[in-house]
Amino acid sequence: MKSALAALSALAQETRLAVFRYLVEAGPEGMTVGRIGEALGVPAATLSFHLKELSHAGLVSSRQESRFIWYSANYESMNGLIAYLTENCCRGQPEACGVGCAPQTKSSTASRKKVPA
Amino acid sequence: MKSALAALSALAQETRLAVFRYLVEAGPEGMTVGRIGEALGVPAATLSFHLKELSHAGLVSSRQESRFIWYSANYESMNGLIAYLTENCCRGQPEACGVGCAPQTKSSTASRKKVPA
DNA sequence: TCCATGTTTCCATGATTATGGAAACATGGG
DNA sequence: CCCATGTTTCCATAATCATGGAAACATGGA
Repeated sequence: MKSALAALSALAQETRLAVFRYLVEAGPEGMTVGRIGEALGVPAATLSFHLKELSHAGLVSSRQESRFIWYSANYESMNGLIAYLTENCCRGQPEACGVGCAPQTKSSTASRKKVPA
Repeated sequence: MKSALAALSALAQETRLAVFRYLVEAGPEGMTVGRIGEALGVPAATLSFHLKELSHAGLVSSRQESRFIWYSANYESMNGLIAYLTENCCRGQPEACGVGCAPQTKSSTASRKKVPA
């Protein structure tokens, strides 16, 4: 999955992971760029760079409201990532994988390739 | 979480993600380095580099068996990552997050910080 | 329109990461 | 022992990524 890789790449960076966590906590309304930067101690230019990365990976969205831009976490996209990882974790040996309750994706049980001997 | 970041970084790379997926499919016994490289078309030196990354992140383990080295996926560590992401996804607004069945981690409900207004 | 405030783009710099051939190292069979 | 086979380390190179100041751009209030 292409988007899973993109999401992983986006989150695999300390500042971006912190920003995303902050936005998840901020709830669906999200938070303005200024506040995020203030809360996390990230300079504007740097934050803008990371927000663009997150946005490009589809993990956050933004909306303009008067002079401010609000960024918010994209829960569906995070769900997609979790679903992808769950499948990757459990494929073939569900018992070895403690998750035990993968989200009901249509492809959860389909496409079970066998490893060539 | 430090290890979550390490796991994300390790998986956020096309070749490594492919290797991990391959190892998950290979099952608990895992697969030898040679076969992995052969199956995925990755040169030995490159593969060794990536296996070291995955291993360092705790996502795979290795054991020597005669002249071969078998690498296998570390399911618990993947579970840890999924649990971490699930918490990050659902914290505050479980309803917005379709996962609906987070693994029963002790910290699932604890540590719910509030975002400063 | 002019100004204050919020955000992004530009850009130069430094740091990290990926790649793969060649050589070194390890293991076990003969 | 010596050799074949499997794996890793070494190393140089190239590419990508992170950082943050300064300047540009956007928006809305006076």
